[in-house]
Amino acid sequence: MARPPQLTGAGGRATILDVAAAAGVSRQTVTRAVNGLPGISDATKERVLAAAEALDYRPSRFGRGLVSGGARQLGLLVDDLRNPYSPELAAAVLRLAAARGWNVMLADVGLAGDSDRSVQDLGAQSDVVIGSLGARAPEWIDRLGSVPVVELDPHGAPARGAVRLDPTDAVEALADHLVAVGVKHPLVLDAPSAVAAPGEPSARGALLLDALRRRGYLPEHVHAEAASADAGAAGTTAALARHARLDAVVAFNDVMALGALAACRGAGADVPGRVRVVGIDGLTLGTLVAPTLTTLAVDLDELARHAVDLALGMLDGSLPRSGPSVERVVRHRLVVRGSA
Amino acid sequence: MARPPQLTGAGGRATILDVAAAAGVSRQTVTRAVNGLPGISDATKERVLAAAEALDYRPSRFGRGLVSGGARQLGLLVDDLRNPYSPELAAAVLRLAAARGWNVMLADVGLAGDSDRSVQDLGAQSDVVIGSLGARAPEWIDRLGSVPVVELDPHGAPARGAVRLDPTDAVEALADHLVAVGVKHPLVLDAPSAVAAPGEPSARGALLLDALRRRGYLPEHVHAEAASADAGAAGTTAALARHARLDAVVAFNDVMALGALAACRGAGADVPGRVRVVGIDGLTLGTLVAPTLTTLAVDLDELARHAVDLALGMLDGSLPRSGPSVERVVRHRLVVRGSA
DNA sequence: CTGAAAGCGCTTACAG
DNA sequence: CTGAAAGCGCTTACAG
Repeated sequence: MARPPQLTGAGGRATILDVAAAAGVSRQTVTRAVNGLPGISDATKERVLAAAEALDYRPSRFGRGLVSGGARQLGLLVDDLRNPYSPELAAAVLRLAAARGWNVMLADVGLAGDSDRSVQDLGAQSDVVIGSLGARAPEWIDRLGSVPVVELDPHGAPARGAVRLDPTDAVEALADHLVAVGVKHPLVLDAPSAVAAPGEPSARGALLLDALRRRGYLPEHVHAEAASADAGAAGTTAALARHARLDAVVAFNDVMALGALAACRGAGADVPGRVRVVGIDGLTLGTLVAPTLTTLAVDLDELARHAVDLALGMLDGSLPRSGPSVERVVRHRLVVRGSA
Repeated sequence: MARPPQLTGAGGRATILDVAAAAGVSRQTVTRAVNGLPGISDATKERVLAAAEALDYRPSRFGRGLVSGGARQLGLLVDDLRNPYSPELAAAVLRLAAARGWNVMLADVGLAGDSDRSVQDLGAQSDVVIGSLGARAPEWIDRLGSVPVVELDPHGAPARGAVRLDPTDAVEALADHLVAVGVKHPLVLDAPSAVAAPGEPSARGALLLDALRRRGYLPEHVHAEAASADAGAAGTTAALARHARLDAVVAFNDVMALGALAACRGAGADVPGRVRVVGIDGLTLGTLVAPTLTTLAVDLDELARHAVDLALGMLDGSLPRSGPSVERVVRHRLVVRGSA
C-alpha cells in the first residue's frame, strides 16, 4: 500500500494540508476541488481529487463546523428502543426536528453498556437534549454539562423545562369504565420501580390503586420482574393461578399488557369475557393484536411537539433563561378497544 | 434582561472570549473554570462561572472537537422508524456502537420531509454511515460525500461495503413447508416496489413466486398500497373476497402479515385452520400476537454486527480501501410458529 | 494562580 | 485560475 509515511492529522488521518502537499497545490485549491467550488481548472481539480482519494482524505466535521456553523443537533435520550414506545416517540421527534432542519442524535441509556458515558457524549455533541431521564435526572443533567435539557415525564421537579404526562383524568375514566362493565376483582400489574422502595407502587400504580379503592375495590397489586411483555405474561399467569376470581388486569404499560393478553390466552381465560386487560401508552401495536388493546393513550406527536418547542425555545431565548422551570402537560386519554 | 450588547459568536452566541471579557480574565482561565481543571482560585472560578451563566455560555462542540478529537460518530440511516424493523435494527446497532465508544446519529429518510438534506447532513456529521439505501443508493452515496458507507440489503451492486440479506434458503424451506401442510392456493402479498415496473414483483416477491411455481402452484400475486399493516389488511381482505379458495398469505414483511392476520379475523377466516399467514423479518412483534406469526427471520444482531464490523474496518484500514466492495451475507431463517 | 502563544482543520474573503 | 492571510472557538503546553 502506497500510504505516505507522514500524515499531519491525529490518528494518522490525512488533513487538507496533506492533500495539498501531495497534489502540489495550496489548501484553498483543495477546498475548491473537494467542495465543487468554481474557479479551478479541470486538470487541477482532477489531480487534487486523485490525491484526496489516494490519501483517503475526508474533511474534519469539526474544522468545517467551526467555520461554517454546521447543522444544529438535537440529542434524544431514550430508555430502551426495544419498547415500541421509544421508537414511536423518536419517530415523532425526528420528524419535527427534520422539518426544522435539525439533526437528531440518539442515545439509549437502557442499551448502552456505559450509560453515564453515553449521556455525557450526547451532551458534548448536542445543542439541546430531550430525554426520559427518570429517576437519574439530577445526575445525568449534571453529566450533560451546560446543554439545555427538556425532561420527558420527569419524576421529580425538572431542572429547566419538561413535558409532564398526566394520567389522572384517564385513570379516573378507566376506573369508572371498569365499574360500568362490572369488574369485581382487578389487578394492578406494576413495573419494578427504580425509585420507590421495594413493594411500593410506582406513581402510576399508586394512582390506579387509589382510583380503584375510592370506588370500593380491593385491588391486587403485583410487581412484574421487568417492564416487558414476558414479565407481564409471567406476572399475569401467576396472579391468575393465585386468584381465581381475578377479572381485570391493568398493566403499567402496553407491552406488559400484551404479555397479560398472551397469558390469558395461555390460561384459557377469555378476554374480555372473563378477564379485562388494559395497558398504558397507546402504542400502535395495540391495534394489531386480537382483541385490540384498551389503553390510556399518550399523544406522542403532541408530546414531541411540546418537547421540541421547549427545546428550541430555550435556545433562541424566547423562553426565560432563569426563574422557574417551564412545564407543559400532556394528558393521557382512555381509549376503549376490544380488550376491556 | 441584562444581556450585553455585543457577543462575539455567530448567531448571538457567547464565546469563551465574551465570558473572559465579562469576568475580566483570560480565556484559558475560563477553560479552567468551565472544565473543572485545577490551578484556579475558588474566587476566580466562581466569578467566571457566574459570567458564563449570565451569558448563557456553552462551549462550541466544534471548537472543542477540533482540539480534543471528539467521540467518533456513526450515522445510521433507516427507512421508517414506524416499521418495528427499523428500531429493532437501530437498537442492535446502538448497542454495539456504544460498546465500542461510538455515538450514533440517526436519520430517517422515510420520515424526513427533505430526505436529501437529511442524508447530506448525516454525511457531514458522521465518520461512517450504515444504512438501508435501497434503490436510491447511488444518489445518496453521492450526497454522503466522502464518508464510507455500509449498505444494508443493497438493491444493486454496493459501492464499498454491504451486508446482503439472502432469503433464498428460507424461501425454499417455506415453500416446502406450505406443501407439507397442504396449502393449495397461496397468495404472495407484495409491497409496492420503487424499483420494479408497476405490477412487477419485488425481488423477494419474485423469489417466493418462483419457489411456489417450481412446486406446481399457480400463486396469486398482488401489490399492497404500502408496506404497512393497514395496507396488508386491505390487500388481504380484497384477495379473500376475490378468491374464496385462498388458503395462504405470504406477506412481504411481518407488519403486512400482521395486517393479513387482522383481515382474516375480520373475514372470519380461521388462521391457521383455513388460511396460513407468513411474514418476513422475524420481528419480536410476531411473538406477541395470536396466533404467533410464522416468519422468515433475519438475525438483526448478526446483521448489526457485520455492519458495524465493516464500518469500523473501513475506517481503521483493516479492510482494503480500494478494489472490489466487501460483502457479508446474512441468511433468513424459517421460523414456524402458530400462523402457518 | 494567571496569561500570552500556538495550533487543531477548515473556509471565506481578498490579492495577484 | 491560484495562493497568502485571517479567523472560526476551543485547549494544551509553556511562561511568569
